[in-house]
Amino acid sequence: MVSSNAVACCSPIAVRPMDADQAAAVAPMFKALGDPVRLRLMSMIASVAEICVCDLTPAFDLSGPTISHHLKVLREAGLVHSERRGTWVWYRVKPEAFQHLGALLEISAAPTVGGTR
Amino acid sequence: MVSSNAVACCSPIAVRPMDADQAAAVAPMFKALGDPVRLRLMSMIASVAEICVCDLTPAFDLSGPTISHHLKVLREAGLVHSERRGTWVWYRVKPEAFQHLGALLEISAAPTVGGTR
DNA sequence: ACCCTGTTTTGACATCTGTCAACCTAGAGA
DNA sequence: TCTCTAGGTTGACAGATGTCAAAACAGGGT
Repeated sequence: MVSSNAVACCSPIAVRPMDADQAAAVAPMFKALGDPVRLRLMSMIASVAEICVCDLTPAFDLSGPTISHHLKVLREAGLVHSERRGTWVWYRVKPEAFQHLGALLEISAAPTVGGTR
Repeated sequence: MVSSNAVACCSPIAVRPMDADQAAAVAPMFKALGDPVRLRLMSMIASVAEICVCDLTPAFDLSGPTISHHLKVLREAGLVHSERRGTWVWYRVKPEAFQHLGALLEISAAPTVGGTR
């Protein structure tokens, strides 16, 4: 997973079309960010070094289990890491995953649109 | 939608948590990229200046209507633009949208994660 | 040992999503 | 006008997803 950094930096989405395997590997990350609740959770987690679930839950009009479910989706997508310390559970972003996604997107703005054909 | 560029450049996901409205506006774009077929379609479109549906469809083991459906999702998410010219329909990425998403993600890798705690 | 609080898991349910077959629409050409 | 081809739309259906209530699990404190 760490070595995927190299892939991200050299074959972004816009330089060469992704094959089915690449797409299948990356899509779940985008999918995880494709829900407004999870996107907000993600940004709350990313905006600090780490954050307790007890600080995340009250920000939403949703039940605890629902928040827990969304956090699990983010976890399983490899976007965040969780760690229990005593009573509370703390969440932190996994920067590699973020970098990976960012690298896929940022380049695609560069090539000229009207140029080729 | 064009002015959202300014938002993206100055308040990325990691600097300040997104509010519910922002998240609701951006999530559909990530959601659109959250399917392997659409992600591949997107990268095929992004890898050239523009591309005909007739060149996209044969790359998948899927029916025409299904490809058409996925293209519609990408279109409605504001990620691509389509234009009919004679018999064929041509697709092109909307770079603003891509830039927007890229800006949200790329910054979050910058702040040190181990630094604060 | 017991209870209390924070978090996750399980089960259930309504809604959304991906897919196809069948049909419809838009242009090009005869 | 008629026909052919490229794409899109509609309807239907299986499977995935978001949500909650209820139960289970993990630690801390009494």
